[in-house]
Amino acid sequence: MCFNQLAMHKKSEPTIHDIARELKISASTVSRALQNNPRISQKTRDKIRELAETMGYRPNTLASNLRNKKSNTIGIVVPLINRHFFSSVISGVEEVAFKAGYTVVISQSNDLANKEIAIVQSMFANRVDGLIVSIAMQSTTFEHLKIFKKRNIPLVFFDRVVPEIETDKIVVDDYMGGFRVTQHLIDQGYQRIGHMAGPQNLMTYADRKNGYADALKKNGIPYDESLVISSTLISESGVAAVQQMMELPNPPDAIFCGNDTTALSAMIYLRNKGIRIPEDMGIVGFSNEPFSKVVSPSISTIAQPAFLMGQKAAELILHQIAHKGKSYQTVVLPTELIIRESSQRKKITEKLF
Amino acid sequence: MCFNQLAMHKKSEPTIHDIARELKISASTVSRALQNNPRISQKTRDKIRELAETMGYRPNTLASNLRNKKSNTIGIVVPLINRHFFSSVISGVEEVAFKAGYTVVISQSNDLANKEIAIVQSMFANRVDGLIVSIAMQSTTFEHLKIFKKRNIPLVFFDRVVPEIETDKIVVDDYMGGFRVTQHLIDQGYQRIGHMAGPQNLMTYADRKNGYADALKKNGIPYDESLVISSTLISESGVAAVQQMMELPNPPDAIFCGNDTTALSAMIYLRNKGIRIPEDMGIVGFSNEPFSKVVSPSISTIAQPAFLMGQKAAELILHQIAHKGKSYQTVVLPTELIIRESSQRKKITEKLF
DNA sequence: CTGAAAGCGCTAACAC
DNA sequence: GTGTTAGCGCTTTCAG
Repeated sequence: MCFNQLAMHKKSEPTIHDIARELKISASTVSRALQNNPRISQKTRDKIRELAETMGYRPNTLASNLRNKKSNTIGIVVPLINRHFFSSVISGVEEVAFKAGYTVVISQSNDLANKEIAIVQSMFANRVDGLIVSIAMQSTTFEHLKIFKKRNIPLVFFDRVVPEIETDKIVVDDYMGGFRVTQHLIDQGYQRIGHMAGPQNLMTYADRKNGYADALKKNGIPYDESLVISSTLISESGVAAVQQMMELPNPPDAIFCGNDTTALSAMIYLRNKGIRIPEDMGIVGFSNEPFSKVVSPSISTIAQPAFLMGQKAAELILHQIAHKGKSYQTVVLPTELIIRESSQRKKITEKLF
Repeated sequence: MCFNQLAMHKKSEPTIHDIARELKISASTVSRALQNNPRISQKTRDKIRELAETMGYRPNTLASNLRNKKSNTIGIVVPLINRHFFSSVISGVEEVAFKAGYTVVISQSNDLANKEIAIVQSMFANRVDGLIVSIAMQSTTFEHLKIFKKRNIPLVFFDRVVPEIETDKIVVDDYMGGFRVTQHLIDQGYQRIGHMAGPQNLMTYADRKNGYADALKKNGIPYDESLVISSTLISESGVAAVQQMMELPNPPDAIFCGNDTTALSAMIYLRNKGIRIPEDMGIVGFSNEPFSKVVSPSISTIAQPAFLMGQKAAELILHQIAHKGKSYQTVVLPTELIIRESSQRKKITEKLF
């Protein structure tokens, strides 16, 4: 029993009190010294730091956070960690946050509304100093996020935002992306352009479609309902959509796909059917997934600055934390049209090595 | 001033004391009720829950954690979040951890020793209940990790492990991976097989090379130093290595590349030189990156069960947390050889759609 | 320049 | 079944 206690005692972390006792000074002095408070003489500061070092002292952030009512933590909620776009954003957030002394906690919603709610509540209970969110495809109600606003806790949306919540948002210019893809296809001489759209409850996908529609209009091409198919944009939906389009009495000669995944699956399907790309059919994707550059034919696409987006999101949240302001901005990051083989009937420009 | 204070007060979070005061009971009763402690009568429990709800009460995990000396947080340190293998592992960890009521905090070392040290210390200060780590390429000293062992804080290594630290480890069978790749190339009739190796201070890469060497030996093929080039395995090193190999008086007719990235860059380089794959040169990668399946020719590779690895790592750390045991295991997950076009001189089997 | 004391919000012996 | 009390480890007035 006594043995055990001795052992326990030996193992438990040293605190500022332990080092205070050792030095026969008060805990507050130790606390101040460790924070390099100039009110403590250099001599005592050195003495304290040295002993802290040899005792293997580590400040207990938990206690400090409780006292300061600040967790030094920022939460990030994404649909899927394991997706290049999102992991890049996370990477960007982490970089900026770490430099500012913040810890990043992550969770994934798996695009499920219920999990998103659970996560967000857990983040709230954990007293994150700010939350960065890209909402789940499935989410239609946002009470769980509104409480952050109510409690005045910094909140930033990226990519998939909630229009009805007034806060900082950071998106890419999906509309212009869609517009430029379509214009590009028209410029390349394609006449009948289909679109695989994403879920239209999400702004990003709706904007891409609007860009597409407006580009058609601007060029005097009628918008044809039968050429626009909405789905969740997984591989299989790409195949299904292209199948459906090809069965039309008047099939398309180009398709603007809502993402690179469907662009690829459509392309493979078409290739197996003996349809040549880009000669018989132009294909453009969206997102610039790593694979789109290296497949054959390489896929034209829209690049989104994911890492930058993460950095910006982190900066915005840090700003909100620092200023608790009432004025919010929506940052629109530019997209870049990357023209590759899949939509270019003329000569290829990009060279890999 | 007074106004401000009033406002502050209004905004500050309700605590169990607020609930207690309102109900004219004690804080401990509230605490117990909220934990569904059966010692509290159902009636009071209901009353308390109800008021908590209407007051918008959220438990302050920080305070609870401090009191319980437990953060309910597990840390994960990876070289780069933004890499398919690692983000898949994280995804697996997150899934298991979340179900068990744990929060996951992540950081990336960018393969830099110094950042890794800083991160790990910060995780320690944040009192993570356990740490899951894949060490940075650059790391050569491990004192920052040993302190977790010293303080008896659960620690699990995955993929890139530290042999000298005794704890749970979870790796893929890199040796067998290397062996089977090489055997496969030999079976396909390749005679002179080169190897782009990774940094040999990392077990994973050393094992891959050993598997390669042993497969050669088993087949009576002499090991040729000039055919083995070590690098950090980024795209550029792939190009450099293949260049160097092709300048040899007796160049290889197949290359086992340390990862898919170098396999791809080598392939593109060779293709530009007019060398046909797999006819003139067989190529195999490692890791089964998403792109390796969809490039042309598709790349034969070794699949590592990343998501599973993350799940296992989380399970191991939860086990350590629960049992603080002294016996550790090294879990070796099987790898799978995926034969695709780049190494198969005969007929292709895998079909995409 | 240093110390004493109070308290962040929650929990858990220990009482009754 | 419920209340009292004493902290978890740190910060920060306020005193001196």
